[in-house]
Amino acid sequence: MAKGEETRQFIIEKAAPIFNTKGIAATSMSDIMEATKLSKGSMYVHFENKEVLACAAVDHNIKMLNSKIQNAVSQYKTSKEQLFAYIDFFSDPLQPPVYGGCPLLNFGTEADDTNPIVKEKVNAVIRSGQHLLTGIIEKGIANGEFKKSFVASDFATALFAMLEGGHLMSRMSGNNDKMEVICRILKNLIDENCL
Amino acid sequence: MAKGEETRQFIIEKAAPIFNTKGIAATSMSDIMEATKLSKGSMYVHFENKEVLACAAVDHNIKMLNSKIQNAVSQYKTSKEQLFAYIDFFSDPLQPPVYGGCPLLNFGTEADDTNPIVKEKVNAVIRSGQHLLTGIIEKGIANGEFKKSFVASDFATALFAMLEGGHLMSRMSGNNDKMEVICRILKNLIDENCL
DNA sequence: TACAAAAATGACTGATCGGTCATTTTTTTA
DNA sequence: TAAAAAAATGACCGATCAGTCATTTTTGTA
Repeated sequence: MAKGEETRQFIIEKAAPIFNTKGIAATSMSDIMEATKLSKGSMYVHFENKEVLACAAVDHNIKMLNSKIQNAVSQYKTSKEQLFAYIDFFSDPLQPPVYGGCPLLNFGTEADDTNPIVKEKVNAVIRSGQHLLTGIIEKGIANGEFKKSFVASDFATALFAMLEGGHLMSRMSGNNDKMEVICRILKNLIDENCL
Repeated sequence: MAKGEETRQFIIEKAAPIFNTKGIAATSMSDIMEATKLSKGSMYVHFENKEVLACAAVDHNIKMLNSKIQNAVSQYKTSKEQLFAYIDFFSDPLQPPVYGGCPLLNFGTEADDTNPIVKEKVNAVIRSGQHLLTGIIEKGIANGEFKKSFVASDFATALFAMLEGGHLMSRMSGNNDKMEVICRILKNLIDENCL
């Protein structure tokens, strides 16, 4: 990797958790300068402006999340195990897989009325997540793991929504009680659809 | 109402939707001055600083949400009808009861790592919402509307989480498809617990 | 190793931020 | 209605914002 690209990646990695915790609007270039110990001029060698850097940081946070999910799920073979792994992956919002909490929730709510580009990034990831979950369930139905009455897309929607909502609840309360309830309910629903 | 209090309320009402859409950090006092057509000095007659105004705006958004929920739910007698009314109340995230979308989601995610005061406000509202829902369900069990196996607090948690998660999904996609799925699932779950 | 290209620096700019305050205007009250 | 109190004004302040650029340093290459 050329020096330039190396520095660019370094900046993104340092910037990503800051944007995910403080939000895009509340994060200043000075924050990134301090975290990277780089000068202001150097930042603008690698990024046209703050918006471009913020987008790169959003992408990085999402990429981190996606690759960790993929890794967690792919360790299992059966559809039920994979769904459980997906649930367990999100089960501790106070020690989230990505620093600062779920980037879909963080960037999604901030971008909602203000940043259509970031909003569409979040939307695309939600769609791909739904596709992943639906695929796992449909595979399980074909395998004979799940009942044919298990509606894949419906459950994928419910599962994702509950995990995101539970994430918010537990982050606000500062404990995992609500998230544990939700994970248990989701696993029960899956068990009920097992043959 | 004295002139001072009148103006204070006027500012809050104009500021509330701006804070709820743009976020606290991204909203400037100039934004509020423009919306109210008041001078900067006048703002600071009624609010010590931006943080105090932001908190008042958060409170106002939450109060609006709460009173509208109470109104929607209280129009019905049976527990099932009340739960359905609660669900229907949140069923259209693109035309939300409070301008800018759910203030719990908006302010909660922004405040998470940065503003413990606002975070606790959101947490308190979530708790009171859980209390309301749990009460409705327990009343329904006592009435003989619901099965005794209906776990009130668990369902209250699942319902709230799904609605918040569905809210995010529909706001991101720009259509209500996911929210409709979630409302249907929740109503089915309630029906399954009816006697 | 010499030279060209890329990267890094930090002082600088103009705009905007939150916040202050002397002054004027409006409202309240005696 | 006149005096006192409260509210409203807008110019002003220092700090910080995103972004620029001439200069220096480092890197890659011939």
